[in-house]
Amino acid sequence: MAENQFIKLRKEKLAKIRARGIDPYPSQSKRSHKIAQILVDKESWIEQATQITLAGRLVAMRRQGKIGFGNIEDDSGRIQIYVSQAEVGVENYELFKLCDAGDFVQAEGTAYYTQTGEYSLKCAKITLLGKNIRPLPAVKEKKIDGKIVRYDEFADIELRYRKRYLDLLLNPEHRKVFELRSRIISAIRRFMDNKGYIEVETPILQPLYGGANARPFITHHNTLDVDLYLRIAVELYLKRLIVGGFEKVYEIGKNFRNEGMDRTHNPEFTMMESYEAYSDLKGMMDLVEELVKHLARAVVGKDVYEYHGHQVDLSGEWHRAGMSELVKQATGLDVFAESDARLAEFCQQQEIEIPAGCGKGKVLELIFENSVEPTLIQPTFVCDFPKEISPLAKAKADNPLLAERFELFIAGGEFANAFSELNDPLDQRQRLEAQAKLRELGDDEANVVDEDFLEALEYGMPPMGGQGIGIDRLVMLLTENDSIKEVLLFPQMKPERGE
RNA sequence: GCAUCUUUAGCUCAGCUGGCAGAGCAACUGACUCUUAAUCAGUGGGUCCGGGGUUCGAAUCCCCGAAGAUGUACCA
Repeated sequence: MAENQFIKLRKEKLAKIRARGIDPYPSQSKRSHKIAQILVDKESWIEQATQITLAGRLVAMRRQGKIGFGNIEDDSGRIQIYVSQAEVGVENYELFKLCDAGDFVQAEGTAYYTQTGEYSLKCAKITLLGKNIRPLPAVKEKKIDGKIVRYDEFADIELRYRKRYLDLLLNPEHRKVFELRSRIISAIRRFMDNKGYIEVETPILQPLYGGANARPFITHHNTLDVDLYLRIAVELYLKRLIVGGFEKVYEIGKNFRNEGMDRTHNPEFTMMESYEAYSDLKGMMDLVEELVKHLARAVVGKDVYEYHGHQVDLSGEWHRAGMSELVKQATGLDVFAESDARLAEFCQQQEIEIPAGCGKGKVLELIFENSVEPTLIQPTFVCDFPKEISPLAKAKADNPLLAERFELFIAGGEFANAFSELNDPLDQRQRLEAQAKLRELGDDEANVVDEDFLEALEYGMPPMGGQGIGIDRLVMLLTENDSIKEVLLFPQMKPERGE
């Protein structure tokens, strides 16, 4: 952005400060206390006349002649400072007059109550720690009946996302969302660690991508002169680790999918996947349900959430139902028994497009997405996915058309996906080759055949359960945000057009 | 991708059927020794998202483009 009048004026102030022999960007500061520390036990700080040195950002200035008030803020809290020429001396007071809201300062003094009863730091000296040359948007607050009313809030959604640092600085409730996100993720780690899982890190740059149906981002390694893909899932690498003898592994990390963006999709997003040898689909259901309930109770402290216009209650036993039954209830169609003509007619009515080469399993899924998914408001495990669309899941023993797979739906959206993992190397090969055929037919999201993964399976992989849960959507639910951008510090934005 | 809406000062916004581009806060100058959305007096500040068109005259009407939001499609 072009230099504006404000920056010009602040640079002039910088020059004045330097002319007084003061470094506006000193390398050292010394603070004795954080602000929150001295906000408790106020009387004792005052009685003992403790020498207190605070450091923080000056967020407001009220100068009046030879005295002035300001408010400084660190990440623990905010306090008023009182600066008078009589206390700090003429020279230091001149420096204070050159300070602006937005500067970082160090304030030394003692705690006291002002004439109006405001607990404050009476300064003996002000030190500049970092001069601000671009004014912050002026957000003002007033306490009315104990509630903080904010004026001229920094509220433009686009600006909040593009300049997240200002959003965090000026809108404390948004900072809280990200603090909560951090607590949720560390609680997930503790939860998994306590269950005996080990956390691992697998490659983000992969020579082949797999573990999900999605289009990848492609990049290039110069030295090897090979194209590499940014991972779309961690599944195939975590399974290799189970082959290698680990029994319980999980990874929390970014996946990248080169697809559309909307309020529940960002091109890079955070997933937690876990695999447990000798467990199965049922074990994964219990794990996911226990984890999400635990996060709600232990981190947020409540069971009922307002999400996408619905009241979602995470307590109680979650509903478990088969996909075919749900579709039958909603539409009267028994998809696997229905004639192709009848299905085609129904799909045409519902404006569901059936891609080339797909079987009834795919059709079932399409009808499910259209007719059932939006109605699944309370947490629901949808089980018995068609095998056809589950190339990495074990088939059901009593029905070869279905797979041991579930997805968790809440408020009409997908939250988790899990299988009894396919460990038959020959079956797995056939399934991936079937995917390759779909790919040839034009499905550019079908899986690719990963020979190295298949070879690993041939060495033997124990039966196991695996699951993946979308962390961003989980954080959206638990922080009651309807847009994924509200829970990503730096959501993907189109570049602003220069010139 | 499509549809609708939005875009005006650093921030939040007003600007009617086309007629001199505005307010509050912020900034600047001055006053002020206990303020707290400090107050009082004064001053400066604009690519009205960009480009084109209609018109004597466009922030306003029309067309093209950009970004954002919402919905929809796609995306386990």
